[in-house]
Amino acid sequence: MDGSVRLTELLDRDLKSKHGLSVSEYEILVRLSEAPERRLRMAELAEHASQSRSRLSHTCSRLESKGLVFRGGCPNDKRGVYAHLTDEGFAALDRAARDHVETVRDFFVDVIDPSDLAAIGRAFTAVNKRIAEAG
Amino acid sequence: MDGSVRLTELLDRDLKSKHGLSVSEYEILVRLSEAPERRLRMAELAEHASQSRSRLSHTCSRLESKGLVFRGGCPNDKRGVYAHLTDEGFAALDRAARDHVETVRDFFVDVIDPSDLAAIGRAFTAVNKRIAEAG
DNA sequence: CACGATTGGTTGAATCTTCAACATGTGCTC
DNA sequence: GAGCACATGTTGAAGATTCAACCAATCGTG
Repeated sequence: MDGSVRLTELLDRDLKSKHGLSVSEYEILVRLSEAPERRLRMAELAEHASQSRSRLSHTCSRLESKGLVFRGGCPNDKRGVYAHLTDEGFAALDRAARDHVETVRDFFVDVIDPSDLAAIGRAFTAVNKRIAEAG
Repeated sequence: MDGSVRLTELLDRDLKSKHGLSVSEYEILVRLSEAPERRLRMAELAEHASQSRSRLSHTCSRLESKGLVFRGGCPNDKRGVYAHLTDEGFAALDRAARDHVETVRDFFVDVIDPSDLAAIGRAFTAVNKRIAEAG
């Protein structure tokens, strides 16, 4: 637990100092970039990025004011809102990701035995399943 | 990563709803309870709980106003401050810990194969070492 | 179709964290 | 022992997160 806390703090500082993005902002950009047409409904995005809707709403406002994301309505469901990744957002993500994956490799992947990495994957998949079961 | 984020959020909510303690507050109480005479210098406590000094200072103020902790000076080093666990703090920790370990067991330990648990231990020990090396 | 229940999303206030500046004390060196 | 670098802690303001309240649109049922 301690190791995982320190790791995420390190990744967060790294991303923030080099690219001015927090991990949760980065996460949002990643999910949007992977989505078809680079857009997602707010609720889906919240789910994928495991953030509360309120938090996502605030964070998107910040990203929007940085010009990395913009929000537009949804034709089908008039309540709905799509978050779109802008070209500038995609470029920013691209730059950040290069550094980020390298840091992850450096402090996580490369120091762990491959079979232990696989074990971590199995373990947290099980944890996720258990949490989903419980609601 | 996603699993670990969800797990810590679940543990946090659990602790907060049942005992009004955040994980970082809980962590502080645990470290103090384990220390000789149930007291630690602020800097050591910050180290053990992997929090910034500033954050620890604020959090301790909150804990102090709840009566779970109190701060007293240090005879040797007049700059120093000891954080002490009060009896009330110990009692609160005791109550919280019973629930907490059960939740950890329920959502973490019990859903993971023991050899995978061992792998997680090895892996994050290595991560910690790597982070310590880098400073 | 009308009503209540639910879902999608935003907002503002309270809380917590981070960041930079500060005050104080120690230790080292000359 | 004066001056300077460094360590310990605290503070206040700025930034982020949570929480509860809210509005608007959809759904389901009678």
